Amino acid sequence: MDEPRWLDETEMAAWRGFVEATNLVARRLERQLKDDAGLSHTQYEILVHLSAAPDGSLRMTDLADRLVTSKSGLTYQVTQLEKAGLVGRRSCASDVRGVFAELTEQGRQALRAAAPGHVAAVRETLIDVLAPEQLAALAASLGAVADRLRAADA
Amino acid sequence: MDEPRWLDETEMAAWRGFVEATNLVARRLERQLKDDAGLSHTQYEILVHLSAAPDGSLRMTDLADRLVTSKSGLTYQVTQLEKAGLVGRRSCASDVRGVFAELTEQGRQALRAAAPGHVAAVRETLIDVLAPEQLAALAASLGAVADRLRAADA
DNA sequence: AGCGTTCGGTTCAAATTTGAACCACGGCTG
DNA sequence: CAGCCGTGGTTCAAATTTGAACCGAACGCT
Repeated sequence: MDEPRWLDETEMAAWRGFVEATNLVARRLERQLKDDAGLSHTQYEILVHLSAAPDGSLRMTDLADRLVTSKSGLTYQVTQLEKAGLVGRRSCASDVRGVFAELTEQGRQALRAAAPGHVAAVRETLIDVLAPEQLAALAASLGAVADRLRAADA
Repeated sequence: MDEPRWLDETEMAAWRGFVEATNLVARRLERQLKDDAGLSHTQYEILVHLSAAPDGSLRMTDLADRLVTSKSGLTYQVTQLEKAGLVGRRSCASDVRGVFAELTEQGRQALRAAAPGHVAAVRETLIDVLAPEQLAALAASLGAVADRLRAADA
């Protein structure tokens, strides 16, 4: 039970900044998407990931991993999107248990419609606030953080 | 309806890194705090902010702003913490409507008990992953992002 | 083939979060 | 001082999120 290594000033600033920026940005984007496109950020991300997949579909578990969300949470959101007609469920041929979530044409359109406003908001809140070098450094740092946590889970 | 300025590779890397790191770190810390101290990150943050205040108490609205959460969300969590005996409510002398949330001695102890493990987890997931210069840059960048969003709200 | 395990998803109940509605009160104007 | 508008907090219903329990199916081994 020895004294832990507390955070020095810079470390604390980095951590507080991370927490604060995280919350503020999340809140801002959540609102923007909801207002302009009627989608939650989670839902938007689901569409983005599916759209990025070669055939517009991904296995539920795979998708849940990429989104960093719980399996049950994904089940819920996919069901919501399914009701809205933006994604569909397709069962897997090689594994009866497997389920693919796939983007519908309507889902693709919804994403196309929502993207410009979302990108603009992302620029406004994060990207355009920073100088190119800062941005590159941020990408490298956060990428490393993410990779490390991904690796730790495995 | 002209073509929006999409994100180039670095910008996209920064954004994806932000989203991914954000979720992974949040998830990791949430679990750590819950497992080791029985507190949610939100609750922990409430204790931290109160502890940082000169007299260990803050007005509800003020606290909600700092935490970047909704007023109703704060009401809920303060009620939970009150049931647990970690914070108390005190009414404001100069403004009958006002309510102060204040740290109890028990709350102070809970925070002291939880802090070491939390700091260790923060180091492990974020701080110690980066070099000092990276950390300084991160603090500056995220600080700027947060400040900008704070200013935008006002 | 038989069997114990792990996997992929869904279901379920419980905890949290959010925004809108609401209730007083504080403060400013006329 | 009455009339109004903005504040500070809480309440309420609805949406989301999470982990644990569960079910059937796939695997690995004997």
